[in-house]
Amino acid sequence: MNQTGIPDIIVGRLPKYLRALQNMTSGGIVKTSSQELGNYLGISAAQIRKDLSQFGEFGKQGTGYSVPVLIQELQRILKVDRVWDMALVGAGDLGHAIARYQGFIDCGFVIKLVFDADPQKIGQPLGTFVIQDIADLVTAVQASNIEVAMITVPPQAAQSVADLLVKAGIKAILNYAPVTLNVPGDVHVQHIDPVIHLQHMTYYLE
Amino acid sequence: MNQTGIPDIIVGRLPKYLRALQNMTSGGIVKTSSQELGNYLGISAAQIRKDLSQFGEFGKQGTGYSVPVLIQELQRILKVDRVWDMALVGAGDLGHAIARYQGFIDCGFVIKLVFDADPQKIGQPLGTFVIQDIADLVTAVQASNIEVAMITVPPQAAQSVADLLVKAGIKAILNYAPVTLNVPGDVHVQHIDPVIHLQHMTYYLE
DNA sequence: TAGATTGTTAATCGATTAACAATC
DNA sequence: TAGATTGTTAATCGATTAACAATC
Repeated sequence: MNQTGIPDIIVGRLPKYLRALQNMTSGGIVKTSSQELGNYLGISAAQIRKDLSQFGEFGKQGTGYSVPVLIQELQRILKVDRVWDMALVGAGDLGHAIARYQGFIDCGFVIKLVFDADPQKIGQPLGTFVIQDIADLVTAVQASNIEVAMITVPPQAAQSVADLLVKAGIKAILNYAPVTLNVPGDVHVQHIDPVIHLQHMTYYLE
Repeated sequence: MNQTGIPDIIVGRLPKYLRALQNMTSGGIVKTSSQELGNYLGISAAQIRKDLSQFGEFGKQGTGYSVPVLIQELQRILKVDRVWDMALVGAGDLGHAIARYQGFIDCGFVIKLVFDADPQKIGQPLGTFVIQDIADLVTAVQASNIEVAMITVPPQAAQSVADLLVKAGIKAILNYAPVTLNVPGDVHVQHIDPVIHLQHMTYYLE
């Protein structure tokens, strides 16, 4: 799963560095330091330097890092110096919101296919897409060479959708359904569940 | 921030245990073991036992854990044996999807107020809510004694919304905007950003 | 130059795992 | 009882931090 030997916990921080640097760019900042970046992210400067040093030497003693250079390097490392096509499965409220979200493209992602099982929805437009029958998922995804998918179906349907996606050759799944997915070892899964985050915080309240 | 001395990384796993147990209940399972639960979540049995042992002795040697008992204990520990009122700020596509989401209430949360800054949206219905003017946020949130909020506004507006929420006495923020929020130390922030998860996975692809 | 900041090493800190006595 | 599984301890493993020589 981890071909390069870089700890996954470090890989997981790189997208956060990238986002912070892109936010800095929007603010017109072109130079930064591990100190400044760490301050912004609530992470120690030493950790940022150590993380980056796993991949190369991107800074200069005395002056720090060039923001555009570091952005470029991180995009290359994370393989988002290209655009990844994605399939979206589940055209409910959340699926609609995600299909219309404008924030993917500048980060290396674009939705290409949208599926649902509901006959009422199949054939309907969703933004610039036409909702396709989930029965055609395997064929359509295979034909498009898509490797990344998002699941926004009800929890009971999520595992069977995951099975279809795996069959279609998908290698990365972002799962919005509140269930643990069972997939082969070569398929990556990440999970988004607002309730998990809310319950994490309520522990500390009162 | 961590009053009880329990490591935050352990607290963060408890909601996952709770969700897994609730999924088991839906499947009619009433007994489980650290082995089975760990298997389901991809976590070691030893870690689950160690985590739980921080809070008490909830199992029985030889037989494992009662699912409903463990659910109850976790709900108590996470303080979701009650219902937390929430404010939602941002009535765009994502805000709409979240406002309509049915998965909060059984997990200890209910949206009570929805705000937006757009005059076109203020006064409009959103599900069972009426979208309120963000100018009234501080007064309305204070009057309702709400401590938990979700931010689903565009990135440029997120920090100023966070400032308003802090002013209104909010102590926990779930932030969907792709920016780092600056808040006082007694305010908890959790962040949801699909791009971060996608970029984490693309590192391993190809 | 003097000041600042990197990349890296060694030391510290904390989290995970293995193992097992206790006991249901 | 015999088998299974807990709660917990000690050992291992890995991640973070502190410190500093190198150098821009």
